[in-house]
Amino acid sequence: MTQPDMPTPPWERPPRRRTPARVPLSRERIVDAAYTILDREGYDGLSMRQVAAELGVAVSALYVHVRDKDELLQLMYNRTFEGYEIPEPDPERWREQVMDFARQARERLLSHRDLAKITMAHVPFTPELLPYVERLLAVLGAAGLPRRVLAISGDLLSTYINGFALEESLWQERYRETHDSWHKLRDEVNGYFASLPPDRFPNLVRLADIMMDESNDYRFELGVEIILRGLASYIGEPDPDEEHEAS
Amino acid sequence: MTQPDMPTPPWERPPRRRTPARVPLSRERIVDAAYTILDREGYDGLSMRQVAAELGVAVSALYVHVRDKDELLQLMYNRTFEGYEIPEPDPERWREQVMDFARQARERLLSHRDLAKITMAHVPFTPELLPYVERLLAVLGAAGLPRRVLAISGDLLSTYINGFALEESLWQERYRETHDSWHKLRDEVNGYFASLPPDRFPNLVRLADIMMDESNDYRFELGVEIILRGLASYIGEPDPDEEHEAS
DNA sequence: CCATACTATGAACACCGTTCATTCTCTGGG
DNA sequence: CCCAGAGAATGAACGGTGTTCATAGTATGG
Repeated sequence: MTQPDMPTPPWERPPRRRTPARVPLSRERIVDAAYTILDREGYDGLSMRQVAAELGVAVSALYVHVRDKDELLQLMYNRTFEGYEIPEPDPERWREQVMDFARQARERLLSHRDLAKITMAHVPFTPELLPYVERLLAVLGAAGLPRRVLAISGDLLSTYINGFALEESLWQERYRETHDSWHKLRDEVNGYFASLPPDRFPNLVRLADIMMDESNDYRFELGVEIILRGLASYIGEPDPDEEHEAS
Repeated sequence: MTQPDMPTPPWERPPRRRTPARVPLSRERIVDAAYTILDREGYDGLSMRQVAAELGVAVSALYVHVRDKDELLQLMYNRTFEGYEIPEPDPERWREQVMDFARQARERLLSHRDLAKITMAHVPFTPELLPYVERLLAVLGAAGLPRRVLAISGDLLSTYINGFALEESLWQERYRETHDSWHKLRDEVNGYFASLPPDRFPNLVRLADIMMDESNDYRFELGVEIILRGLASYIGEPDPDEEHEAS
């Protein structure tokens, strides 16, 4: 396309190379490849060698751009919430806003195989993640939660969301190995609960039909709802920390 | 002591060996050794070779008693709650009973380094664990929770407890590597929050002093309390599943 | 055009989980 | 008492892992 001996006009940056040749390695491309491997091979199959192979590159080349495998996982983690916008806090609608956040978070955690395993292994206090924590706290703060409740609510919610998604991915892993459908596994598990001796496990038998849902959506949202009700019960109360401050 | 050529009296079982010699390998001893390694080296240092070395035994000997490393981890997981007695359900005191359960569970999860990493990676539906799930459901059921709330409350609680303990162990890992005391790390982290630009992170700055507690006990229990309040709000309500059943 | 800085290479190291043919040890039966 | 056989333990091996490092290649600024 571009004739080689034409002078480059000053208003457009010169092409990096005459021929595009090889795209240079970069953190971005490494993380991309890592996600490809993660989706194809799962967490246990995610190795530096596989990532390098995916890029058609020597393993050691990765270490020019990335200190560690740990740093690579960190970068993958940071990308999890990239581009997600938590809305402006609206005290009237804080419950829906939080529920919406929870839904989107779960959706993202399930958007890549075993991603929940990665996020679970990292503390969410990296600079890239802090804005989301801040926004979530803003929504909750607008609801009028006391300081100490607010300070732990982020942890509480993210712990639940992560844990739920992780458990889901554990089940997915299990039926990836042995079964062919979520349906079948679900029925087997519920059937197992139903078959327990009713004298020793009355409650599990009684709940056997709803321990695992058709999809997990309802169970997930009910869990969030329970947390929301608990949080809401603190609105207007003073900080529950008097004897704690006093000590 | 025992004279070699004396006939063994029929009422006592013959000694296994003339000399005690080597204690034979067993699942129990392997799990013991695994816990020793876990405490000393952490999760990443827990390898079959290390466990074998701890027992003074060849690696391959382990595979006579244990199918997999995965099975070994499963056995370690099963031992987590061994011997813990959840009390008889008392509808008057269900909150205290659940709080007590949560406290004990966290205590056990923190009793071995990185143990939370192991429990997080397993679905809690092994035969050894089911009795504890059943007992917890019994306590919650006695409180009068609707069926669907009950069915998810176990998950909700255990997810929170596990997640909290895991996060604690991540921090412990971090200050094991770089710092010498929890005190110092805590101050640094809180100081970091306080130093954020207040216009972009008003909430984090505002909460900087209480984001991490002196010990985590108070934060943990407040989290459980929030969940308890949420659960309690459903007592007496009908099952929140009408439109769900209808669909 | 060359020197320099940066990138990529491949070989190597020290681990890891797992398997397998072999050896050892112990026990029960003749 | 001895011997056969079953079970347990061995050591070597295989293919994989994360990471390092001296070397080779390449692109860019002086």
